[in-house]
Formats: sequence, structure tokens, C-alpha cells
Amino acid sequence: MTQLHPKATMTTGCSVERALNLIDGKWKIVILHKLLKGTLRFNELRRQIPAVTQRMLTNQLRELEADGLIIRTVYPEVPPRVEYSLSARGRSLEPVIMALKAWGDRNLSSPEVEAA
Amino acid sequence: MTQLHPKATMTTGCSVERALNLIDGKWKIVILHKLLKGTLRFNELRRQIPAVTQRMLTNQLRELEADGLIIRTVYPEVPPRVEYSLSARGRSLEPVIMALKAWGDRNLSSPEVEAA
DNA sequence: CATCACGGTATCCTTTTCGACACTATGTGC
DNA sequence: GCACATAGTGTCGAAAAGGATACCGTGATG
Repeated sequence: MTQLHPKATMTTGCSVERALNLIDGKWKIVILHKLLKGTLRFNELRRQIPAVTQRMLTNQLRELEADGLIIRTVYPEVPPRVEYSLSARGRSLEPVIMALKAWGDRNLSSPEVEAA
Repeated sequence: MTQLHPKATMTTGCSVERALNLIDGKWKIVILHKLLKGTLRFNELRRQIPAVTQRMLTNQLRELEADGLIIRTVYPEVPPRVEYSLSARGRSLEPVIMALKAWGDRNLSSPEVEAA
């Protein structure tokens, strides 16, 4: 409540511009996409997105959490268990993510086709 | 033909990741969004997106052109006239852009609501 | 006792991004 | 003659993003 949106404080530009501010960063959409299929633990995400480094993953997850798009649940166990899941707001991005994925599938899935 | 995708050469990750590679950059989606409404000249774009600098706008437009998302038409007149319009590929991003805009409108248009 | 897994931090460093500013050529208007 | 508009380019430098690596505490495992 006290300060929900570190990145969403801008008021300039159209809603497109402001929305982009929430999902910039190389990995955010990818993370959200993975979480669409269900809750994942930190290292499960790491394994699903091999190209992301630990620091980056932490970083992006913290920003997503700060923006209210995901929920971070810490289980005070040993070894520690931390689960990430989409918030309602995060889940509401599903149409965007799926539209992007559909576009990627249509336009990028077979590069040799467009080279032909 | 010879080398269409400077940014699309990556093959790693899912289609979502690869699609993101084409539309990263702060302004690309915004530019595409403006162009959805019709052809625009360079300075018209600048005026519609006041926050972008001239160098950045040029830069992003060149990348969009190189990725085959927009078409740049130069009219050899004086003063020079250059028009930018969406290619078919660029226009195919419309669902993504509109989904993002819809989301932004729903989630970001009135920040005070979510603070309540 | 050493190692591993978990979920991170902290630090350093390189790369990329991006803004500010100056500059270009040409024709028109003042 | 000077400024303005068009559509940029070039250079500089600051800032941010992002990668590599090392480290943390704990409990189980070997």
C-alpha cells in the first residue's frame, strides 16, 4: 500500500507507454509466461529460463513483486522454500502474453521459412 | 532479403523470448502503436511522442525497419519528406499492442483507484 | 568433516542504453 | 544575411542494465 509502484509512478504518455514501463526488463514477460502455467519455486524458474542469471532472476522477480504482478511466498523451512505465483493483476496480463506468444509462433517459429 | 533480422537471429528460448527481442527498446511498441492509426512523418512521430529524443527515434525506427516491421519511404523533395508506415508484419502485431493498451487502460488509467 | 541444495546477496566489471548537444543540406520566409 | 523547418548524423559521456563470481546460513547426505 505505502508505495506500490516503483516503476509505475510515471504519468506521461499513453497507457501503452505506462504499461510498457511495468514489463520492461528482458525477463519479466518470460517469467510471467512461465508462471501462467502455475506456481514455481526460484530454482524451478531458473531451470526453465536457463539464460537468466541468478542475480537477474532475483532482480526481475523483486520488481514484479513490487509492481504487484506476482506474489512471493516464503515458507520458513530448511532448506528455504520460496514460491512465486501470479497475482490477479499479473494474471490479467495473460491476453497480452498469449497474444505475444501467438505472434512469435506465427512469425518467428521457423526462420528458414521467411528466408525462403 | 539478404539480412533481414539483426535482432531476430537468436534461436534460444521460447517464441515469447524471441518475440520480445524484436520489440524491446523503450519506444518501439509506442511507435508501432502510433503508426497503427496511419502513416506518419518523422517529425509527426516526434510530436506525438514528446519524451523521445531525435536520436532515439531515428534509432528505433531504423531497427524497426531492419526487422521488417515498418516501411520507410523517402520522398526526394526539399525539404525532405520521409514517411513511416506499418508493414504487413508490423500490422500483425496489432493484437499484441491493443491487448497491451487495453491492459494499461484497465490497470493504470486511474492510479488512485488502486491506492484505495 | 566435506559437499550439496536452497534462495538468495554483494561486489566488480563490461556492455548497452540513452540524453545532450552540435552539425549537415536545402529551400523558404523575414 | 539570418533563422527556421525537414530529417536526420556524429560524438561525448553519464547512467543503467546485465554478466561473472564469490559468499552466506542451514540441514541433510555421504
